[in-house]
Amino acid sequence: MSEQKGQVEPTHPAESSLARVRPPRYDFATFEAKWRERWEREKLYQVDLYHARRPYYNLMMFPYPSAEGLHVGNMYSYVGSDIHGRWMAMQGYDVFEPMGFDAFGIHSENFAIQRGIHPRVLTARNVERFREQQLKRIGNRFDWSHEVHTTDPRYYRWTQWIFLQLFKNGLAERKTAPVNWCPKDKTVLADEQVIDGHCERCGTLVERRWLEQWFLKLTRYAQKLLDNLEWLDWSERVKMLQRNWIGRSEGLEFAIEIDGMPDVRVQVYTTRPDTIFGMTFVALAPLHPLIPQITTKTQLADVAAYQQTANRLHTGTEHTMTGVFTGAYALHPLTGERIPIWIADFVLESYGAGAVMGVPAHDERDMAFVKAMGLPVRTVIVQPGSAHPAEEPQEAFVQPGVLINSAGYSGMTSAQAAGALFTWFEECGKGHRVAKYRLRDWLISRQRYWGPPIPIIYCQEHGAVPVPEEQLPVLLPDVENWMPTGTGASPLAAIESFVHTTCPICGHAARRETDVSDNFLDSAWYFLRYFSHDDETQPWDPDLLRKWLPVDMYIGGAEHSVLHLMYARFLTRSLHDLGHLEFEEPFKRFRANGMITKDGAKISKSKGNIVNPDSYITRFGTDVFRVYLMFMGPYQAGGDFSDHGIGGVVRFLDRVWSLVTQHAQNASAQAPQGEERRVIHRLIKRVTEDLATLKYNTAVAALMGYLNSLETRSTLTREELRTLLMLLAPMAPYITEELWQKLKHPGQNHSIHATSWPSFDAEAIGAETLILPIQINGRVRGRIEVAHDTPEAEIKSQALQVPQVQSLLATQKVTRMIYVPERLVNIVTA
RNA sequence: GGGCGGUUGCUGAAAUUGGUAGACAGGGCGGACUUAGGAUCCGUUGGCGCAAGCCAUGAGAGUUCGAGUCUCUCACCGCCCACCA
Repeated sequence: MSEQKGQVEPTHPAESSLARVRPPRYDFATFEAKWRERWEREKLYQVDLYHARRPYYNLMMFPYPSAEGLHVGNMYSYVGSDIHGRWMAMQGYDVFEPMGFDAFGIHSENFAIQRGIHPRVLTARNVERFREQQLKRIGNRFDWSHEVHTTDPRYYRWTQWIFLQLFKNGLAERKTAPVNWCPKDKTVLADEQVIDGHCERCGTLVERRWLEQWFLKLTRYAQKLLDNLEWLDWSERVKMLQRNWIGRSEGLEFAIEIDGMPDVRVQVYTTRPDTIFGMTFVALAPLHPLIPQITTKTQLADVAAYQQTANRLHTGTEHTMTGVFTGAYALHPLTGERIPIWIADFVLESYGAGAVMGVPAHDERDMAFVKAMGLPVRTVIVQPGSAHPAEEPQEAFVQPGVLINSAGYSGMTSAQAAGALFTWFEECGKGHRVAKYRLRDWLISRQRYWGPPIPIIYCQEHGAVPVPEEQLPVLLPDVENWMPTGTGASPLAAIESFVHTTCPICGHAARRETDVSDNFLDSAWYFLRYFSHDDETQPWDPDLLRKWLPVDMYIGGAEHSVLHLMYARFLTRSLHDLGHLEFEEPFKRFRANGMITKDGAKISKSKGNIVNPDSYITRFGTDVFRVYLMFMGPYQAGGDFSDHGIGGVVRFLDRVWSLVTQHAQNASAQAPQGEERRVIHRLIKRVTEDLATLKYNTAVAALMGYLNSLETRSTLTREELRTLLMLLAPMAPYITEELWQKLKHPGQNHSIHATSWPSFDAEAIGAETLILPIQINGRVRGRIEVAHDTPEAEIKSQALQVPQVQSLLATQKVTRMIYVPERLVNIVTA
């Protein structure tokens, strides 16, 4: 179809560029395969873990080998991390860059159910594809000799071992608690796996059930996890997410007496003690343990009925206020006034004390509740300066202010009153200042098949008994009946030979725990295992950990900011406190790469927008795709994937190829001089700084600009060509190696990846002349070029000689002249 | 509702951290080469204007000799959390 010239093409062509852009002219397929094989054969990426002199642990998040395959988002993350690793290696570090697979869990199991194939079979298939067809082709310097599999009994034996260490030290406990239950997956979920009241995996509306489950005591570490964020070198936004997730707040917890029940106290928590005189009701969570005790006879039926209906999970969008009166009255701790005690489903049993003082005048939820229930409102805080409250306030005034109607505290500011009340409560022993955390304990029980069995035995006499360590692993039975039973119990519960065992203490018949542990437990310690992946005698080698840990650089997606990263920190810290690890924190530095979206949406199978890197790699080569991904935009920002500009990178590497091959023979052996020398050092500085800060996009841009300048010249020096290749090597490992070999001296026999990163000469850069803009009243009128060390007076007089300035000054008078050193000259006129 | 981040040409984006806004690419337009290559090369490309020039970094104000960058107000967008007392 011949188009009229001048016709505008749509700016967003719907079809992929795959078919429209030509592949590189150089024979990437041959040499990429050649180097891949040679490097594997020569074990280029294997480090001597014991004898490495400058160990550098470059970690990336091992994948969950799904059926959909590795997508561009994964590759983006891995390539950016690998560039960092390659760069550190060129700086002389012994970089360890291992890889493994995280394949237990509901996601794999659900897919297996859908296909009717055993998850073990499917997992093996997916892992094979991930490793051989995908991960080995993205150009990363992976050391495959330390591959880790969480589903391998040699691995999960130690996952179970870790659980036992926590159990023996009181950090794992079985307790009855309201839990999130997914009716479709037929298992409980951690709070973190419930999104907007729905199951993270299958989207089903989650129910609330009261069950006995295994928890790891994450809350015991809330403050420690918070404190260490102070000094960790992590992306600031990830630290912020963790802080919010831990959710520390400080407030007053106090006991309220009940009228006519001298033995009963209700604990209440508030962050606003200054509003205490505005309390007009007390509200308990629907499942609060004191409800049976305090409910009066007349209210029993209503309360029981209410507890039935309120036994649901709130879903963010529902804000209807419901509640029921218990019949009991609390006594106000300061005034002795009788205050009705209600049950309300807006109160969460899992936060604070599970009970709140209701101050409708100064809390939006309390206000909504009294409006629904017809309870009174009492204003006790007003804006400073305003004498009287509105007669019948319709909205809560939630800001701090000045107290009124508050006995001896009236007239104080909120802050003063809070301080005074803290003191009062502490002195009379009725309450105290406490910090509360939003963080909850980590629920790890899963009533599923595809995970490590929790290594516990239940004995009639001895209760929950840990499986002796020498009997680990508790093998996941390889059976045909692995599908969910539909009863809510784990499929393991139906396997008689698994369930029936004997008590390790008394030898009597006993039952095994039939739940498996959460997938996040597997991935919370994998980085400790790479060094001893096949060691059957210990989880890790302390000598190697001393040498290599904590992780020097961890790069991965920000979506793991609160789950994986929090659990890994918790596990590391608790194992440290138990004497198993020498360091408190697992990851010295963490950087979150940006998320890659497709057409504005998160890449996921359910959205059907998975972009697979394989076809791009096949068509354009690994180097082109790596450079293209990094050139798209700032690495830590991510972006929307489109293959729009990939032709630009193809042309770039093609031109690198032809430039180097053309000049390989005749390039001068002399060092570049003058401006050429300055340019090359400026480039080295620029690229070095960009790599250090993960600004890969501008590093590529700088190299493109340099190539443009080299192409305009007829003779080049070897140093210029070599520098170009070295600076490009971390991003495009294959083409730079191939060209390096064409360029090298006879007898020089090492890989470009074993050369040392070029350093820049600050003096060479500093010697440049300055181009100073000349402004008049803020507007640039011209420029002058002066030597670096020209005195200020000389610069000023030169500035006045600029023709544009002269013509303007013909009509105006100079009142002031400002020279900003090395920046500009500014002239201000009357 | 809360927290964090963002908004720059047709598109992805740069901007030495307060100093010539749009580097480097993609796309467009004009041309050359030859001819038919999924090319390549040259020129041009923020807007308005023949020009000198003027106007432009979501909108509006402020600080400053000078603001994309700092301050305030507002409007959108994204992510995370969300009845957390």
